[in-house]
Amino acid sequence: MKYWLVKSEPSKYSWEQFVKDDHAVWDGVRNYAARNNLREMEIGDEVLYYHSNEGLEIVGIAIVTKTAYQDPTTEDTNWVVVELKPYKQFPNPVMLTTLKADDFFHNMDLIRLSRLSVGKVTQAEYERIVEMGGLTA
DNA sequence: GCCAACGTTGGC
DNA sequence: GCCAACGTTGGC
Repeated sequence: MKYWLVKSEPSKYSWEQFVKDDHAVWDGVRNYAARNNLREMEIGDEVLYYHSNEGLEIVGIAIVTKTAYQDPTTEDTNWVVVELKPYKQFPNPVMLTTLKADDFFHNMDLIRLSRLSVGKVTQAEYERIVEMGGLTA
């Protein structure tokens, strides 16, 4: 089992909309590092869902339901999508400022590579964030 | 709205 | 293959 984090701007695709849809094709990734992470995802992996630009907090957890395949929104075979499904919502969303203030997270992709839209999360980071969010891992 | 960080493009 | 120019992302 691996752990990940995806970013979405709430004005484009919010967690609330994701929950309403109960499923999402994660398309539009056009960055090689992010793409490589998508390719490594396996069914059942847990994915933190982060609101960028507005909110700036991790709001919930998604589950990978389908591994990488060609992005249907482009002909370019460099790009792939995965499919995600909402899993749990955090009672207490974990704010970026909180993570930044804590040395424990200094090496996290989200902090170190602020522009990366699909990042890795270590198991230790994941468990700590889930706990901070008010859920038990 | 600004700007820093980073990725990509294209000239040489 | 280097590097300057440019575009985009995303925090502030």
